[in-house]
Amino acid sequence: MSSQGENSKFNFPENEVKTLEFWKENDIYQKSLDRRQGEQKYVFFEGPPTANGKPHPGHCLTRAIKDLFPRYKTMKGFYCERKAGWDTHGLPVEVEVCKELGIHSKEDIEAHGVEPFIQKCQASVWQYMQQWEELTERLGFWVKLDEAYVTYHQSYVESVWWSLKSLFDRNLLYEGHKIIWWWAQGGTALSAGEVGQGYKTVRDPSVYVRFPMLDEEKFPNSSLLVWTTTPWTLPSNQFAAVKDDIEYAVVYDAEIDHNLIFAKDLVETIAGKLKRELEIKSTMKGSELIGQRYRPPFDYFYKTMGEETGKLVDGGEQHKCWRITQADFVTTDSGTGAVHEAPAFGEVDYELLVAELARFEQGDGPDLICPVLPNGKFSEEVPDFAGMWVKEADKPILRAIKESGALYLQEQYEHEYPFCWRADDDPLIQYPRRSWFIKTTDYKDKMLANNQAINWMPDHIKNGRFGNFLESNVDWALSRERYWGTPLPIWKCEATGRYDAVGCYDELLQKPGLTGTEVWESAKAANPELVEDLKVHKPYIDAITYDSPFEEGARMSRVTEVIDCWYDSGAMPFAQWGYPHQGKEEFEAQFPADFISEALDQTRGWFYSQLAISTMLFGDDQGTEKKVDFPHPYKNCIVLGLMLAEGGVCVKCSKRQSSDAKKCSECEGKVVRKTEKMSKRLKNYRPPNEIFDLYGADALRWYFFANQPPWTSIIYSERAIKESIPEFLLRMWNVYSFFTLYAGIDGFDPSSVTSQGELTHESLASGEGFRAINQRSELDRWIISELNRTVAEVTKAMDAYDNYGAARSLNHFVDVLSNWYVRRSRDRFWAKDTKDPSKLDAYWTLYECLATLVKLAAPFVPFITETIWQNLTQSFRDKGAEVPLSVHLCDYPVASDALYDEDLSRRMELLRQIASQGLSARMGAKLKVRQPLSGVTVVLTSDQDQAWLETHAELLKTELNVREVTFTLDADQYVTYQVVPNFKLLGPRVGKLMPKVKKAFGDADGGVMLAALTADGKTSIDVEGESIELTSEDVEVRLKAKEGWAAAQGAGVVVVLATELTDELIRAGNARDLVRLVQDQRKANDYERTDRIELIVCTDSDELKLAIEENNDYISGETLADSLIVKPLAGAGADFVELTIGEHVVKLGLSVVSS
RNA sequence: GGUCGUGUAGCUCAGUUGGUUAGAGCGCGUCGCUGAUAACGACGAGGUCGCAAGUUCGAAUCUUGCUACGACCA
Repeated sequence: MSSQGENSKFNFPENEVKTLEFWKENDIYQKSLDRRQGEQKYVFFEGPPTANGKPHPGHCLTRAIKDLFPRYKTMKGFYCERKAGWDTHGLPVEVEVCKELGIHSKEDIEAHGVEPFIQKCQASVWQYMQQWEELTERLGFWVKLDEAYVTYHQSYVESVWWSLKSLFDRNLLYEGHKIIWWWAQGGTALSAGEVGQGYKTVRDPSVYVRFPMLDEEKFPNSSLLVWTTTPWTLPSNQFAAVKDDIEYAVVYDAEIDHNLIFAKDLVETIAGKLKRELEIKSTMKGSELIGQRYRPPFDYFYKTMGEETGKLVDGGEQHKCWRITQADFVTTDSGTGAVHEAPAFGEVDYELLVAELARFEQGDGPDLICPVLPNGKFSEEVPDFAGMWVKEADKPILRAIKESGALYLQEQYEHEYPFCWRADDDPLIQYPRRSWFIKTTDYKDKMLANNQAINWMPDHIKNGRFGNFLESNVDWALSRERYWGTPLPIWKCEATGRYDAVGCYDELLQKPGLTGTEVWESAKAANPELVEDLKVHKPYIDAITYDSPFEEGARMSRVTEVIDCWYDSGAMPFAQWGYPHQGKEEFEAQFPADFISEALDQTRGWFYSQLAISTMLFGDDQGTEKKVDFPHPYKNCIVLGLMLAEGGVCVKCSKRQSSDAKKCSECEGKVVRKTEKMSKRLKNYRPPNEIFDLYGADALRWYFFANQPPWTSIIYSERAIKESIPEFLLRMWNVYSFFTLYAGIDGFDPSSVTSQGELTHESLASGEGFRAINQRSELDRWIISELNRTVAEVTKAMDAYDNYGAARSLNHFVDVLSNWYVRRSRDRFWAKDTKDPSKLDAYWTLYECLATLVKLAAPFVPFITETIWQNLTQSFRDKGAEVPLSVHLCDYPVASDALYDEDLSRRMELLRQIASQGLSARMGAKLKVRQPLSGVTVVLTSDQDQAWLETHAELLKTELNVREVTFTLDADQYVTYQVVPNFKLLGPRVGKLMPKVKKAFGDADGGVMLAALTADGKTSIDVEGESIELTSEDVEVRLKAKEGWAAAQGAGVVVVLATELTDELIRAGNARDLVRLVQDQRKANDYERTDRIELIVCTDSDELKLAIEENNDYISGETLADSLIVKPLAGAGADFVELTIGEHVVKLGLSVVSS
């Protein structure tokens, strides 16, 4: 152990880099796994990040949390593998590559060539990999990077294929339509993100159209009045929607001699627009309209299909189209309360069609009417407008319905409408595309049941955001008309249109009449560098065709789509092992996960995709071999809050400013702090690697763990990260450094312990000078008790995934260790006799505290705890003794009930409170602590702890610098007693009388009540003639210091100071002042702490001379002066320093006599 | 517009089944300590617990409405 002690200036980041090297050289992570081999598994799933962007601070948070619990569980004895993973497919990768190539559209990609494009995508994925790996390592996230699963790898893709084939074979994978935002001119769909970029304010027609009712008997001379802002969709009308509980009116319009049906609430509005009276003839609920037929404004489809009916699932028949249907989304906010439905051109409309289809028997429901081609022009099905771009057809369509009399009212309407972000004159339209779906709705109830079994943190996610999302489940639109993704493993027969699903590459190769593998083979031959995994990707996989099992002579070829990359990540629990083609054992041992964690944005992403896939594949009713009880695939899930950046904004000009600016850079206005989203563009955060260099990974980790529960939104505050150092890390380090300083001086060596093990309380007992805990001082017993309490608290919190609570316990322990135990034990460490039992007690106690503390804190701050552990155990290793090589190879401490003393904890707390109040009283009386006082009187309300406190008077004397401490219960001269009711107990008893009881207490004499309680154990109080009996339980006694005393009061205690100063006390104060001045000089002269000195004090003050004489031993002892010589001022040497003590002038001369 | 969440000290956050003096850390101010010393201690200022109504003897806590902010969805 270093005899110099540790320099208080400690460079955390530098030390962390050394620790990383130590871990690497000694393979500590692997060793931590090896020692748990065969133990109970704790399963962790890594949610794969996308590596084709730079990591940002939010990723540090997820990675820190993902590290904390596996480290903890490993120390607790579990075997916890941590396999890294990377999400590599998807549109963002394609976009990145397109940017590089300077191209945009799918046509551009086709022109560039799908093959080179895919190859570029594969390479692009790894672009930022090095940065990711560096961050992962530097943060101390222990995860197997070299065994990472990668979603584009062949084995991964084949696992995904296996799962899709399972779904296909169970009729859970089907082809349908999906309404998407379509750029007709470009012939491509836009993602939600792209659509969001292109909104513009436009004026569109807003039209009210009459749909004549067919039931002339019930609705004579009547029309349903519907509203639409897209006249071009009118030829495609299939339904009209109303809401069952809205009230509708039949109004008579005299001008056209016709009845109109629409929402009653809107009659006035529409009459206002028409500028004429409308007479309400009758009203009815929407439910009465449902099922009624009408004639649509155009008859292109109606004339052939108008009378078609289909069989209903519930029995009976119904007309397929042109009926009034129920829809919850109908409102009376605008329009007419009756909505035109063209399912091909609106997502909501399409859902309505799907709901209608479900009412009919399979294949007997309404077909989708879509007379618009992908280029956005009308087809020949509507001859009047064929070839016309739909948006340009609005006007002729309006003319047509005006002529037919269907148009009732027309206005202009201003709203936001999406345009293509690449061609901002091109409006987007909603348009149906064929797409593959997973029938997740069949599993809605199972997913909900599965969800109930998951432990969500925070718990409101379960039935809140996530539960609601599951409740409103719609089938998963799986396919993407893109290039870089897992190819949909479905081959289609060219003759019959029937499908076949393939579960792996080998299975494909077995197909009869297979051709097309040569495309991959020749590509590989031309470029041997080509990654083997690409052969299961486009375009190579698309080249493979085989003989159709459905028709002689026909060929099977793959559908062109790839799949949603969320499916990839959701398949990770089995696909990471290549299951079931390989890795069966691993999968079965590692499913489900005990713990996963990601940020809130994954609710509809990874949290859902995993749950959905797993529920469909591994539930109790599935064809797959592996069946698992709920919950799966994860049991505990911490949903992290989003991380926000800290910025500033000028209150005057509202311009953004940097977070540390005080004044606006432009208008000099005041800058206030404001949290905002992290943004690469605004550069409003410091990159993680700079944080590591400045403050270290421990500081960042501690900030994340200890400043807030992980699910609140977390502000990435550099100031707060920086403050982790003095608040926790440095304080812990200072205690350690104090220990080494004196252990070095005294030659204390813990390696005398013979049963080394993990340096627990039991194993330390064999150490030289180690005494049983009951032989040690109260203070030692107390801190060991606090230590064990902390162990219990931290363990309990961590088992409940409460890192915040655990961190607070740790912080509190470091605080009491530093600010009470070490502070109050200092004189024992300074004792001269190195074999003094009390001194050795102090060493063993502090050593045990430190060794246990670093183990407790190791999962949180793995670097600094490792360093301290290394230093604490160095002497063992020097001897070749067996102690764990790393703190991370230790077992987590286990709390000992025997060592926890609840009474002692409470009493020490009381003692600290008394000390604190004493200091407060000194402050009030302006009596500095260096000035000794003759005594304090401590007034207590009960004798419960008095005897104990009396035995600790010494401690208070030192802390408060007083000669005497007396405790008393009876102190009428100092205090008044106030007795207040215990509301919690009395409330339920007296009920409504409570306010009067409270008043009666206020009027009563507290002293008298207290006297009665002390004498008889009970008293009573009269309220409204009723006598209420009270025991001491029912009241709370408060003390109030009387005026005129230097006193401070707390809840149950008052501390009163004796303030009169005798000359002797003043002289003692002077002596203490002198000691301080000498110590300052020792330090100024750079003396070693153990240097002994000769001290010459020159003064002409008789008072001071007397003070020195009286306190000679004290002064010499404190300043390590072998000789103390007093001289007159005139006798001072030239190098003497002139100072004052009170009004006395002194000159000090110091010189070292021995070291 | 819908769903979910959050509004407590200048800042970041605690606040257990409702109990009458609402806490902590940081920051700020004052004072102190001085052989852990760029550490540390004490004290102080600072709160109508977002607003309003209700339930109750009693509400930061329970209920309802409103409001602001955030996220997701539309």
